[in-house]
Amino acid sequence: MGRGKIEIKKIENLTNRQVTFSKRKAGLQKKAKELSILCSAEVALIIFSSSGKHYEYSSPCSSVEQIVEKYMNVSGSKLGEDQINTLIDGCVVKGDIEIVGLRRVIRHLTGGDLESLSVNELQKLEDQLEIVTSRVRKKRFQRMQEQLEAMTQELEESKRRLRYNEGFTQKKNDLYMFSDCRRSLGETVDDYPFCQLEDKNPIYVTPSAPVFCVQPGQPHLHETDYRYLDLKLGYNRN
Amino acid sequence: MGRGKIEIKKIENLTNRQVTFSKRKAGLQKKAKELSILCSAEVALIIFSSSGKHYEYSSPCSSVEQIVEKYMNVSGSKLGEDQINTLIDGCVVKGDIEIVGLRRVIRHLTGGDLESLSVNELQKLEDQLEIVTSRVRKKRFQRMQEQLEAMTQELEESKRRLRYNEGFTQKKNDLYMFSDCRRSLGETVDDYPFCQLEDKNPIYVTPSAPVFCVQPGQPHLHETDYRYLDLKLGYNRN
DNA sequence: ATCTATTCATAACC
DNA sequence: TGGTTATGAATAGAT
Repeated sequence: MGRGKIEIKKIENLTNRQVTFSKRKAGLQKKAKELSILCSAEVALIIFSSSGKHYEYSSPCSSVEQIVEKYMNVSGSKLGEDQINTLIDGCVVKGDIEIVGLRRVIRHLTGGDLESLSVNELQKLEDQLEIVTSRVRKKRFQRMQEQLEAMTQELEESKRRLRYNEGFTQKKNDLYMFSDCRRSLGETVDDYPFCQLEDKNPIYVTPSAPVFCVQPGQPHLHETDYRYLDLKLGYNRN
Repeated sequence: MGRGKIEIKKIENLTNRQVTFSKRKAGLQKKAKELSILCSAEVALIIFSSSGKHYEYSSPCSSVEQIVEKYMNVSGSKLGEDQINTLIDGCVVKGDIEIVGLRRVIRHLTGGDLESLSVNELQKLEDQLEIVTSRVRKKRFQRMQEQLEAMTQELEESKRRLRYNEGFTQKKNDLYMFSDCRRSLGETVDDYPFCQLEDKNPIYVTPSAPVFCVQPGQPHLHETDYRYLDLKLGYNRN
């Protein structure tokens, strides 16, 4: 139905698929609803899109869970009451956590029905919760640790810059003092020195001689590390 | 669609309803199948007819149970998707557990993706888990307490019985010794004593005199409490 | 079950 | 997304 007949096979075009999914999902839910009303049937419909989102329909007066529960009981494989038993004995471990059981257990918790559990079951549940809690706790500490490290680095970087700036200012002062000294010794010093960072444009304080080059104090730094930059004093011979 | 438009409400005529149920059920299953194929969706469909028979559909490559399980995991608990989304920010508290948060948390746990949580979220999660754990723990202790009390009662009951039995045996021995004493003092003692519990048939050791009645040592016991039963010695005057 | 007039769902297009 | 329309599908009622 539609502007042309389509073959029932996977729609490759993503956009088309999404559009068709939305429309047909709505249609399916509508049909499910109609069936349940017209025929007093209980209908549960669960849909997962290919992107993983889930949708549901259940006939009025019952939840998907209720219908599923009923279905499971009737069809033999019980998910209902025995969930816990299955869980507690089944123990599918994913990582160090018994995921499936935990999930079921929590379903019970949220339902508030601890009543149905025995002492042993309760203890197992408690143990699992402790494991989860500790996992969460670890993750939190780990996350905080990461943040702390990141902040430490930032802080150090900022300190470095600060130190360089201070050092640079100091050196510049030294240069001026040097010129002043020469002047006070009777030399004719008509120019102020300039500073030059290696591989960077010179920072002119005043043009021409004498020349002072800023060079790394240590040779093999990958990045500019202002802590190790040092000012070398010298004369511009030009 | 059909020879006339029909109103979507319960079909009262049983035959019509059954026919319509069959047809629409088939239609629904077909649509479900088409959706799953066209859009690579996972679909589970459970239908109970008004007469209680159940039918199902599940997309190829998965069973209804698998899809249900997945759905349960994702949806977490007893609320529908819409409800979850509605509640997810609203934080509705049920009892002392923050249900929504917990559900969300469980989604994270079961998905194993703690990565996406912030430090604050992790901490909240941890807190909630602690609450749940403590609730479970309390329930376990409570259950144990109950068992303990029950066992204590049983034990006491059994002790009582034991004590009575021992006491009874002792008294009986005393009676025999009493007879033996009389005999050794030259009296003619041709009969052995019998014991009688109040309101019970006498326990004959030998018929006739002397008579020793067992009476409660304390007057107002509601139930027969063997600890307080005592044997009174005396002569049967008959 | 099968048929068919009719209504409905929806594919393609905006 | 959301609306429109031509078309094929689903199905109500009859057989």
